[in-house]
Amino acid sequence: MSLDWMDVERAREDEGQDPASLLEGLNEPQQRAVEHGEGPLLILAGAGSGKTRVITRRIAWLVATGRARPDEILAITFTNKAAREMRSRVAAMRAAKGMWIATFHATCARILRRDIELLGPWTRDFSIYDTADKNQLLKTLIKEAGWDPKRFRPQVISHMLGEWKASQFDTERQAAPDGLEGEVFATVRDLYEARMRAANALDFDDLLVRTLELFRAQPGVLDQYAHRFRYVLVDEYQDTNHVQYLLTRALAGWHGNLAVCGDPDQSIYAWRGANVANILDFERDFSTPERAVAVVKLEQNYRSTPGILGAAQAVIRHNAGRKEKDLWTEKEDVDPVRIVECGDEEDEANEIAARIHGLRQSGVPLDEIAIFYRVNFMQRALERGLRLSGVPYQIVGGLEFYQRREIKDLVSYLQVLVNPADDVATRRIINVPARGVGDKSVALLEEFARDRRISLAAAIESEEARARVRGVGRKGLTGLARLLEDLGGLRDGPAHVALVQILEETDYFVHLAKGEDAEGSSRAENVEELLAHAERWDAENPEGGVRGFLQEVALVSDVDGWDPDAERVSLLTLHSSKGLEFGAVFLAGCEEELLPHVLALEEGDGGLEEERRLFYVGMTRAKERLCLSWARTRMRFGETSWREPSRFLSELPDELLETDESEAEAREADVLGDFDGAGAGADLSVGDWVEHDHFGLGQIRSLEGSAVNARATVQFREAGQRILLLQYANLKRVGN
DNA sequence: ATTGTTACGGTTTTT
DNA sequence: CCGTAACAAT
Repeated sequence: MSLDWMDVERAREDEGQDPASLLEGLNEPQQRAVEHGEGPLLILAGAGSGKTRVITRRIAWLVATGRARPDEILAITFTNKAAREMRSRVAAMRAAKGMWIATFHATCARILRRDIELLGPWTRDFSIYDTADKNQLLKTLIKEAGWDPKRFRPQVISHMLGEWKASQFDTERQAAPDGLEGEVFATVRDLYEARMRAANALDFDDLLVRTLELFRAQPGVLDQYAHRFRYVLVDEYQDTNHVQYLLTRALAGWHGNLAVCGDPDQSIYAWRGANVANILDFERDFSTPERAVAVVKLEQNYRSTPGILGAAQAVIRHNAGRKEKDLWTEKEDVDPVRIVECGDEEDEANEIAARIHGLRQSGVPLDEIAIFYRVNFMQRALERGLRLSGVPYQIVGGLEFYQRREIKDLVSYLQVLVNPADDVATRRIINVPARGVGDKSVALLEEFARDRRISLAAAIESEEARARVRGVGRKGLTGLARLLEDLGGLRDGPAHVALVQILEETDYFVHLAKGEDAEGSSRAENVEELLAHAERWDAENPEGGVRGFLQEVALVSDVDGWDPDAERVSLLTLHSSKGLEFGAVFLAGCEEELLPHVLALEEGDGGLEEERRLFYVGMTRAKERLCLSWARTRMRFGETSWREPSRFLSELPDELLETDESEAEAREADVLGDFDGAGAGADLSVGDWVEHDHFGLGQIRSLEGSAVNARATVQFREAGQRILLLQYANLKRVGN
């Protein structure tokens, strides 16, 4: 992130109480967006067009002109990262007090914490289940219903559940499958719903859907919010789904001052239900007879060089049925867009590392460099390459902190304190650290709990239930019951106090030390980190307490582990690159079936176009330099396969490109030298058809090396492409 | 009940 | 290849 620019921005925004100053340095359409008064507003913001700047300035402007108090503004972002960023920018303008700036999920959680009790069995202390919790629960329910979780997979059912929930608010949507699958689904779904109610828990989908239900069942609650939020802003509107659309419409329904912001070309979440039509139809949808939607197009790009921008535009133009945008920039080219062909993933990683060294030499700071990839498994090879060449790096997103076992265990303790009905959390901690309570004991307790219709935690606290358990288990359970009782008083206090107590009373570090392997110490470090988080949370949110901390933990998966200013290269997926920018971007794995991804291709043109948008998003993150790489072979699941360059590469205009061979490749080629036709296979040439004893018939694609190193790349009809050493291959020419 | 072993299956992206 | 989950052994 460019420091110089940010500092200037901050300084200017600091004196931002004067409305006129908030328009300084903005172009004409940007000013129009900031100064828009009442009524619906659509901001079509091309990549790098200063969108975040416009939104934050607009918020400050609304406050500075007295159109709204900060607490009358609701700003919804797509990710927590974006919410954090926006909050800090708005705070820098001293306009943030009482403002709601959050994701849809966090906004809904906040609303439900207040009023969910009007909706039914839940209490304000409800737990939020993440995807893993949900799948785990579904799995046990599938088993309970007498089916095999391998045949009816939890993830599939989970996906169907989401569809089904959304369908209740969308008449056009198919509710559920039929046949045996439908039957299984219906049964498991009912069990799941009942269990979630009993456990006082909500999953991610529930947060949104139950809020809508609440609004529907209690119009008075909706009115409170709709009246309160004089101005509503939604960022990344192209990525909203139908339920989010309904929430937006409801919340902005009273004042009608809804501003949405987005770019149809950057819609990359259709696969999880996002609906681009929301933004495409916004103008028609939100215009009323009295007031038309104001539309502002931001087309000046402040980020990228013309070469990068032009290349990105050329690619996105291959998508059918989009509205052409005239993105333009005043910047000057620094370096052509580069395409690098590599031998394999290792070669690719080394190549990128080498180029990063070069960039560093020419004065590009590491925090201005990023490597993007389509799928997480590519992270490993890249990391190794960077480590070997001594390039410091940090991973953005990725392996989630709160998914780690030791963290989930401790969080579960907190969860049980706050919400004793949460059986999933209780099960997690019942024998952690080991206290002699095995599956059999748990089953006994669960049966007891089911008979009395009480929670598992309540069963643990019942002496009668514990008496049914024999042996060490009983003692362990008594200890646990006492522990929970001791901890009970901490549920209303600060989070870190409760955590410290849990750690002490369970001898948690001793427990970690027992499983001492290579992970042992890093586990302890993670726990320390959790503790530090809790302490910071308590300091920043004196009223937050354990409950607030749990909510934060449930919805913030990525922790702000990422420091945009650290002297490190950033590694991230294309999806998490959205909204960021870097001086130099490496986009690895530009290969068919990877980008575009094979699963997306199976979905047809829609899938392909979304992949193209993803590629476009990645390209447009780059300010000055962009390097697209692909490898001829890549290892996956322990198997090496041959790759083809991505079709997107061929959609780039030649005149903007520079095609490089990877250095490692070049070195290898030097060693091998040209094919000299001496020795075995002297009579072969490229294009010949040959026969191999084992692989059968194939055609020669290339020849290189000499004497014993002479080798051929052959495309076999059955066996695919192979590299063969001619000295051993015994190829027979059969024609050309 | 805990530990160690093997089999298995999965890897698009995130709240 | 990797980590997790079901399984067997003590």
